[in-house]
Amino acid sequence: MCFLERGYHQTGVRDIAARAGVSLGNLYNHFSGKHDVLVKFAMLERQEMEPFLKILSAHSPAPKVLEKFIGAYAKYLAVPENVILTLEVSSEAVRQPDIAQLFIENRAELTNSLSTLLQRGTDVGDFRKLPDPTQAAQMILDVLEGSAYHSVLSEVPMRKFAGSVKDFILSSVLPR
Amino acid sequence: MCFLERGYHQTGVRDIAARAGVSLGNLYNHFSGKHDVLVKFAMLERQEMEPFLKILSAHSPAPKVLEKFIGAYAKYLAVPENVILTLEVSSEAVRQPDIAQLFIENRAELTNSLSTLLQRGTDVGDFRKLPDPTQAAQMILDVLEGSAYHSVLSEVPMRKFAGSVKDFILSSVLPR
DNA sequence: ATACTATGAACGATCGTTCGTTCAATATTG
DNA sequence: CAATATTGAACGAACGATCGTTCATAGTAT
Repeated sequence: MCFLERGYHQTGVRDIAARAGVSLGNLYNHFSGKHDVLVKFAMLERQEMEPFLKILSAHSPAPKVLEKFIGAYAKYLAVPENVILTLEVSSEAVRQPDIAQLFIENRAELTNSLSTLLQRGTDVGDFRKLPDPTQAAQMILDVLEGSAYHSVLSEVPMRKFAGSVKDFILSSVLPR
Repeated sequence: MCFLERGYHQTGVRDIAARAGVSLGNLYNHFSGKHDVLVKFAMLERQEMEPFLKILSAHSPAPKVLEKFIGAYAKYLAVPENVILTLEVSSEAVRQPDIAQLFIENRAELTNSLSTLLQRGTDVGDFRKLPDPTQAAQMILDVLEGSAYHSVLSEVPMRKFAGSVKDFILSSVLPR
C-alpha cells in the first residue's frame, strides 16, 4: 500500500488505484471515496491485533504472559510498515472523528486485555498495586510504540531496543 | 498557526500567508517555499525545550528533579496545540530526512539531559541500575507524549493522567 | 533615482470525483 | 437450445477546484 511510502495526503487516488491493480473509475465502485479507503484500512488494523489478544488471554502466570506479549508486539513493531501505518492513522485521527473512534476502539481492545492481565497479576501479588491499570496498559503500549517509532526514525533495528524496553516495562509493574 | 487546525498537507500556502498577515507573494520573500516554513517551525520547537533542560540540570536530588520535570513537561503537553504540532512534525519526519534530523536533534538535547540525570541518580543509589539510561530517557518521554496524545484524542484533560504517569515512570526507575 | 519590500494575478500540475461508455456474464425470452 | 435483454463491474477522459510557485507591477523609504 502506498500510504506507507508517501503518506495519506501525498497519495493520489490514481496511485491507490494503480497500486491496487484497478482502474481509477472502478475504485469508486468499491470505495465511496479516498477517505473511505483509509477507514477500511484502519479497520484492517483491528484484525492484526487478534494474535496479541490471544496471547494476553493466556492463563499462564501474569509476568510470563506480559513478557511474551512484549516480545510479540515488539516483533510486530519491528516491521517499519506497521509503525508507519499506525502513525499515519494516528495523525489523521486527530482531525477526523470517525478515524479517531476507530483508532480508539482498536486500542481499547488491546488496553482492556492488557489491563485485565495487569489486574490479575496484582491480585496474586505478581505485580504491584497500580493506581490505574488501564492507564498503565496504555503507557506500556506507548513505550513499545514510541520505541518502534524511534527505531524507524533513527534506522536502528527495533531488536536493539527490545532489552531495555522489556526491562523498563517490567520494572514499572513488578512489585518493589 | 494553521498547521494545527488542518495539518501540514491540508494547509495551503495561501492559508499560511493569510494567517501570518502577509501576502502570498511576500511569503516567498521570507521562506524559500512551503517546506521551509515547516523546517523553521520545527526549529522553533527547539527553543520551547529550553525550560525543561534547565529543570533537568538542577542539582537537587535526582528523584526530585525527575518529578519536577515530569510535572512541567506534562503541563506543556496539556496544551493540545503542542501535542498536535509534535505529532505533525513526527509524521513528516518519517518521510523527510531533513525534518527527521531536526526532530532527532531536538529530541537528543532532551534525552541527553534526562539520561544524565538518570545516571546521576543511579550513581548515588536514588535510581536503580538502568541497562541503558538513554533508552530509558526516550521511553520516559514516550510515556509522557503518548499519554498527551491519548488525552487529545479522547478529550480527557491531561491532568487526569498526571498521577498514573508519574507513578508509572517513577516505578520504572526507582530502586526495587 | 535607487533599492527594497509587498502584492495578487497567472501558470502548469495535480487533486478528488463524476460520468458516459464498454463488455462479459447472467437472466429472460421464444 | 438459440436469441435477446439486463445487469453491474471496469474503464479512463474530463471537470472544477486547489495546489505550490513565479513574476510583472506598485508602493515606500532613503
